[in-house]
Amino acid sequence: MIKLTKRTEYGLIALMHLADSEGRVVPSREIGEHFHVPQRLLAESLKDLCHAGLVSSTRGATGGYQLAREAADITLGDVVTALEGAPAVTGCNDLGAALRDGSCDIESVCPIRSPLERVRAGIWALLEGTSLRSLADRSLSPIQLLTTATTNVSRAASSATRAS
Amino acid sequence: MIKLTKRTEYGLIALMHLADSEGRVVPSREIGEHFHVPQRLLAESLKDLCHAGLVSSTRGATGGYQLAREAADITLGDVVTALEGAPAVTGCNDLGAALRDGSCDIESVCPIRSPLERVRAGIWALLEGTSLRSLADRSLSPIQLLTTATTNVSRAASSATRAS
DNA sequence: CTCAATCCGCACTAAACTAGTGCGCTTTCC
DNA sequence: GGAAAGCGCACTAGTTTAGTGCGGATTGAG
Repeated sequence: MIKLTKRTEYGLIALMHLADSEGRVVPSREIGEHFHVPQRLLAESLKDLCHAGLVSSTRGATGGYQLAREAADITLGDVVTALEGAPAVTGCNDLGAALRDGSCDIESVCPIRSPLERVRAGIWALLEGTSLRSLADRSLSPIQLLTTATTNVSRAASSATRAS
Repeated sequence: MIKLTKRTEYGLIALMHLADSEGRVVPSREIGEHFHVPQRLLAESLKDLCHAGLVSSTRGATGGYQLAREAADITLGDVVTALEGAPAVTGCNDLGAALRDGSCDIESVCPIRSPLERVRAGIWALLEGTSLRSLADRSLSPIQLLTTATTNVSRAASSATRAS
């Protein structure tokens, strides 16, 4: 399914909010209350984002979170990777388990593995090419978003291919 | 998760095989044996593909399946829709439950709904713009695939937007 | 006309994943 | 010292997914 988990949704909501609160330390409770999102689950997401280095945390009474990088430098790909792990399109195509084989006994005859890997790379390129900033830019149409992402990625093509 | 189900994988494998067997009626068993895929599950996929009108079936002893349309006219979007139902990126964004509200109580304040809808449309455009034929074309790089899909979709932009 | 191969359709089990929560600990400001 | 915040583990319940069981309907071959 082409669907993000709640964790990721909440994480994105949080990130968008943090991006709008540049420079300020924002407690997770504020985000949860503002957007009517389950506090605890949101905290889970923020914790993971913190581990991934996308946000930094401050402990203590006046603590909270803030972006660890600029909004333009945080991509959807980063967020998804942090909250769902590196993505695959097919079960055998996560390049981890796959190439180590054993998991995919179709291997040599599989007619979709290689093609789908390209599709995966394409979707991934889209996510990698979409930053929080461009996500917030309401003026972009879906197609423009695609095009922009494509452009961004072409520029950093090797990175996108490597990412997986 | 950005991942297709086994049903979809198997369906794609079957479709690729059918595309390679143009004009011939292929029994599902042949596909299952050739690619070492669970017969019954494969049959499920083919049944769904048949319902969706992507393949046509012939019953009886020498029965089987064949493509109902040309390989160039069957897109990944068609396949995914047939086997997983119309896709969403967020839970609230499936446009069915969402706009009928009740399910998404964040609504007005939600900072990601509209942006993610655009991402969904982007991914969807990619799938809609990728046909079995172009999938089989090994010469295309991921980026070229993206670009090709973008081009295809720009041409039929309204369709892609409507699809959801 | 019988048999075997095929598609058809419903319904079921088991495993995996997801959403959400419980509970207690640590850190830091007031 | 206490309140507010983050940290971390582990658990429950619900949903989704993979895969199978079983019997029926069609149709070509012998």
